[in-house]
Amino acid sequence: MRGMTDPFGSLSLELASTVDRVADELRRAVFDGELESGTPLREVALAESLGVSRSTLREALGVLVAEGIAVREPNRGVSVASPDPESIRDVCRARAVLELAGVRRWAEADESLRDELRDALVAYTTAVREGASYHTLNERHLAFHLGFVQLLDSPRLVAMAETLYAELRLALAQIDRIRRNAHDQAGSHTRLVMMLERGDVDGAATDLGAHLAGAERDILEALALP
Amino acid sequence: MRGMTDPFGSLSLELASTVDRVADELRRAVFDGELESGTPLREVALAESLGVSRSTLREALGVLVAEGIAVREPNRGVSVASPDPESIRDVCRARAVLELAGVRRWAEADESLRDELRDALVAYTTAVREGASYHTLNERHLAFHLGFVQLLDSPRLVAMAETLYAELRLALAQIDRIRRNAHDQAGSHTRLVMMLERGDVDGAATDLGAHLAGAERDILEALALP
DNA sequence: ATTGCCGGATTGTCCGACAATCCGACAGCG
DNA sequence: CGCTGTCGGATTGTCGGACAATCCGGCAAT
Repeated sequence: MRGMTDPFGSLSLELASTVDRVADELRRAVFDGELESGTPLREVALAESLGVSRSTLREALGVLVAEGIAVREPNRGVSVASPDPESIRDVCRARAVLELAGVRRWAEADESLRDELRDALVAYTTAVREGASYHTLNERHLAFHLGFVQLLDSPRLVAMAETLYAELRLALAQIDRIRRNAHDQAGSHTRLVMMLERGDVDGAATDLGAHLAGAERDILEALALP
Repeated sequence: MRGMTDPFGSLSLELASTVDRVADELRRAVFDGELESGTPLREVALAESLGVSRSTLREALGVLVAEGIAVREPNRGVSVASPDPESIRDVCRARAVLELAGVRRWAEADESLRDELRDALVAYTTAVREGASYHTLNERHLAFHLGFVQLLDSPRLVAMAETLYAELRLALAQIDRIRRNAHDQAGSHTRLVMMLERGDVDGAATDLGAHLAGAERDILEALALP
């Protein structure tokens, strides 16, 4: 056993629990806009609609609630969370803390983590250039921002950031009609990374802070329109 | 309806769902050391021991797992999480990010939040002076540290910090025999706040960083002994 | 030493049931 | 008209039982 490299290291298999698959499907439905925010998720209806028992559906709902995608009111069931301005502000404030902390760690971070961020950037910019779908644009954009948090090299902080992004996705799913100026964002993002490569961490931090504040403002505006 | 202050604003009632009570009881048992880390939490046994159905117990276990207090292995059940050095390091790194971000915001934070931090400090120091129980010392100490995160004025970041502290409590529950130099810590903490009052944010940040690094080292050492 | 098989224990999932609670409607009553 | 009490339907919270799938340890067979 000792000293020998595992010959099957590349093998793995993900067995998807039924609960997980149900949660995945619900997430997808929410982020794809099939379920408007505020829609009540009735247990019996959803259960037989998905072909699962009420017990397992309840468990899946618990997952969604824990992720902040849905809210549960005692004795009144769970419904798709409706992002109010207050929570949007909070999510943006929280993500700013995490991402800025990541930026400030650029120099000390592991090279592979920096590379991941660079890769995420090119994935995003190419998606922008090729005029990808709004959905993939959002995903690439969030993946890029997650790259900053990954610089902190802390699985828990990354997981926290992902739950924050889940709430952002929920909010964005409501305003997907508004195609924002993605090209401009791509430009500002490459500029940001270039500042980092040059060693200007403070400049990048203030730049990112401004970008995040702008994103928060955009979301709030778009959300207040209807 | 408009302009009138709610005459019943002070009223509220917390109806404790059975699941919540079960989760609370399990948390208490874990943090009080009644359940050693690694102990498997058998569903049928625990369910009838607590006088609840297996369904509700399962749901409560899901809560514990989501909080990181327990871990679930597919088809093998959930057991009390055993804090390995890697996760300890991660938790400490994550809390450092959050607490340091809070310290850096001392000047801009709301006065009431600063006051809460001051109150938490005196609560802790008096507990130290009066030789309170190890358990309450831990609680006051963590409450003080949480005060830094509260300076960020973000409910989500506070909630994240609390789950991090839950994992810390779990680790501390394993080494409660070792009574650490709480008096010294109280001194360093008051010194830290005094630096903040004086406006020396950078000094307080480096001080807190060192303190957190020391705490991480202490926990890792104490955990490696047995 | 490895493999194959078996039996008990435990989880994952399903089903049906029931009380508690909530909601809307509707009647009663000042 | 506004407020209060009541009723029925719908939904959740919790329960108990059931069963296949999976895991684990031991033991036999190769």
